[in-house]
Amino acid sequence: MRSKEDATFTETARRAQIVDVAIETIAELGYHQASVRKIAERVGVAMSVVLYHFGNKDDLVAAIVTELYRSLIAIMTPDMESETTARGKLSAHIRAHVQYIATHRSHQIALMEIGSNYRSSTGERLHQLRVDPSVLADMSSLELDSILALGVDNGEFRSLSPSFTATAVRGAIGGALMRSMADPDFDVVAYGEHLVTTFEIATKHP
Amino acid sequence: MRSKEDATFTETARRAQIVDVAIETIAELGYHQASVRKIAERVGVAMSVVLYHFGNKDDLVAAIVTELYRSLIAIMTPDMESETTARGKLSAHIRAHVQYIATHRSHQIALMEIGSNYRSSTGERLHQLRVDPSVLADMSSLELDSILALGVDNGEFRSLSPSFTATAVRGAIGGALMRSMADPDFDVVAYGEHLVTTFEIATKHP
Amino acid sequence: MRSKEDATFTETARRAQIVDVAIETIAELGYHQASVRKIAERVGVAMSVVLYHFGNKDDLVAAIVTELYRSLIAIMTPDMESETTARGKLSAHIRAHVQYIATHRSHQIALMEIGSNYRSSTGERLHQLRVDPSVLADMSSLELDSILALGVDNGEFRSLSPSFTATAVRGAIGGALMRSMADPDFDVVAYGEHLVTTFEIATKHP
Amino acid sequence: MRSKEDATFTETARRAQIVDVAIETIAELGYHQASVRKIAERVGVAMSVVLYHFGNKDDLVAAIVTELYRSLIAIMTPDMESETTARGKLSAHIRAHVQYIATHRSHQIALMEIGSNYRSSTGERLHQLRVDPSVLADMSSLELDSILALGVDNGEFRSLSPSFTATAVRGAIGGALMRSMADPDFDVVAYGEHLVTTFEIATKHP
DNA sequence: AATGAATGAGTGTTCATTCAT
DNA sequence: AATGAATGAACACTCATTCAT
Repeated sequence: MRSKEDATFTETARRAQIVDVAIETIAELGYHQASVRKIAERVGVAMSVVLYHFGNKDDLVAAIVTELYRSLIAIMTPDMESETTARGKLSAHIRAHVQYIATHRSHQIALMEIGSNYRSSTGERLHQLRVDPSVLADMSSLELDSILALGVDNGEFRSLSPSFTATAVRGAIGGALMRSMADPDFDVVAYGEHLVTTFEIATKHP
Repeated sequence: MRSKEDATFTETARRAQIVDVAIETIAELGYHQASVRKIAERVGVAMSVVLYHFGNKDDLVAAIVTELYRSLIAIMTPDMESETTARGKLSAHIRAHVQYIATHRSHQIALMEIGSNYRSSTGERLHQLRVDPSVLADMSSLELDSILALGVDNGEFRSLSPSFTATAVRGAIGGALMRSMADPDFDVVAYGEHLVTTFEIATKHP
Repeated sequence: MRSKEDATFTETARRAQIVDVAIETIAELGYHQASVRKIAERVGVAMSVVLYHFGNKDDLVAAIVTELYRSLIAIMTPDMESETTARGKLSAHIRAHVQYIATHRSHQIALMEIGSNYRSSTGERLHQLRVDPSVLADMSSLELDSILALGVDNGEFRSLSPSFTATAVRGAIGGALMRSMADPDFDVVAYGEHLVTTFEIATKHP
Repeated sequence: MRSKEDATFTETARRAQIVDVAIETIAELGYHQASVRKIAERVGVAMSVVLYHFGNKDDLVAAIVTELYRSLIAIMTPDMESETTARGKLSAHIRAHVQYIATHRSHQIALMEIGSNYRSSTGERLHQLRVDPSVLADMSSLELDSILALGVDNGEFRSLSPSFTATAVRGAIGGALMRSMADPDFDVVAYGEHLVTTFEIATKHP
């Protein structure tokens, strides 16, 4: 029994280690330059070890994305849940996500790299990736659409399209990453505050 | 004389054809799946023909980006120049770019793919690409930073950071592309109008 | 333990096999015709196997040159070291090298081919090749310059330029290879004896 | 008539120009790096022009070798013919060839490059190259074998193998080129005088 | 649990040659 | 006499995957 538990523990630790290194590698080199071999080299094991633990590259990527979502949820959920109003949740969302970009740069870059580059061996994209469903469920609690819809319904916000506004907010947050990649001195957190102000004004009743 | 012009014409036409097909291919398959060989196949010529006309892949990509910029400028510049106020230019910029996304989807996707994936053989990114300098100069006239700075200076806008706001606008516009890629029914133009309204409000004096 | 040694053994044996075949191939076809693919075909494996074991062609060539030097040293060093006088060492050098040409024709031809044709991917020549330094050190013990300088100093030889004479001896030895390549019936060993006589006379006091 | 002669003149001049440039290119870049395209670029014409004038690469190389031989003959023949004794001719041969190396470095290097690298499309080497037969005949007058045989016969030289000695002399001369390529400061002419002395002594009666 | 060995498909690139003009 | 366009073969190299151990 012990040996089995040990094995599982070892297995889990190895997988976690590989996933972490893979995230760093993807963030640093880009998705396509981060080959299984290079990831394995950075871990310090043979390439076949990585494939032994994950079966194939698609499943490794799925594990990476799961971890990426998990860490994003861990950062954002507490901040958002502590707010009760739609306006408060919107501001918290922006601040928390920007905070994540500031503190988890590699994670955010890796997520973007996979999001824009991943195609499975059969051509499918990130969306079709077999990510842990429970993590996926938690991700939906971060969604802006329902928060914005709520704010419109209860009169906190002016009449606006929740779907369009959510897209705008997400895009503007994404801009922080793009900008900070091109310009390392870009102050992501200050930008976040600017965004909060911008959307506070933009959602106000006229 | 005629034969020389003919030769030049043939050359120009082939290059244009290859660039067009390459843009479609990159948009459809993604930057890394769009190999020189696959592009050549779609054109209906041997791979070496593509390299005969462009020398190497880096130069092909440079030609593609030049064309991408050129088409973006052709769409956006007239609309923006017809406006005289900063506010008018900002709205025109958003509307024109969104229009471009709606009508030149492949172009916009290809530009995004290259922007996030291109690394030259020596490791450089899109920024270092040898794009036609005159095109690059025209591109700068589309820049938002100076428009926003002007609007703040002349009192059209409230006091705000031009740099941050420009990043937010660009990001929000980029959101249109992301969203429409995931959801083909997404109404890009309506989203553009929503964005115009959003930033009109957000830039108003309190 | 055994399995690990086996693995190392397999690896070592494959590398040695590939190097041997590569030497034969270069000697037969010439450096530029001896592509990685052709070498692999002669070994009976896929081209990627060769690159798996050596990383890239430059490193394969380095391994080949190391082996070439190693075999040259193995043949020449004992004969030269058993001689005590400068004159004896000079004659031994000529005889040993000519012997090497006679018995290791492919090796000598391959060495010449690489020497005159190799340019690394960054343009460097044989000299810059990363050959095992210990082998390189042993090679220097075969140098003629110091032997000739010694003979002049201790009065064994007439007054002559050691550097010029070394160049002449090396060139004359090289002639054996050239000649035997054009004329397979050329008696290399007899030529060696002729050379020994020639330089014995030429170095004598008047 | 005039136009035809003009044409022939133009043709001849073009061929000569291409051959000259090809020699420089081969000397500088090495045989395999000196592609038809690169040679044409240096001439300032299209690649197809080179092939138009020579048919294919093999015939271009034949023309180059012919020119190389021709220039070697032009330098060496007068000096050798002005000598009447075998000893005089031997010394003149060495001096003249070394002089050629000193003054026609590119030519000598190109000759060596082609000699050691050329293989026709059917695998043949320099020897099988279709060089102008009259030039080939003139080349034979530079041959050392007959000079040495004569010197032995008429008692000028000690009893020695003309064939072996010729190989040794040729090899020693070739050493000058090798050495001067590795070490640009090498004094080729002084080395030639050293060689003359060496072989004067070596061929003397005991 | 881990690994070394091997592989085939795919990448961009260079090259000599052909051909219509 | 000269050329631009096109081509197929060959090149070194990277990659994810399989498999026996």
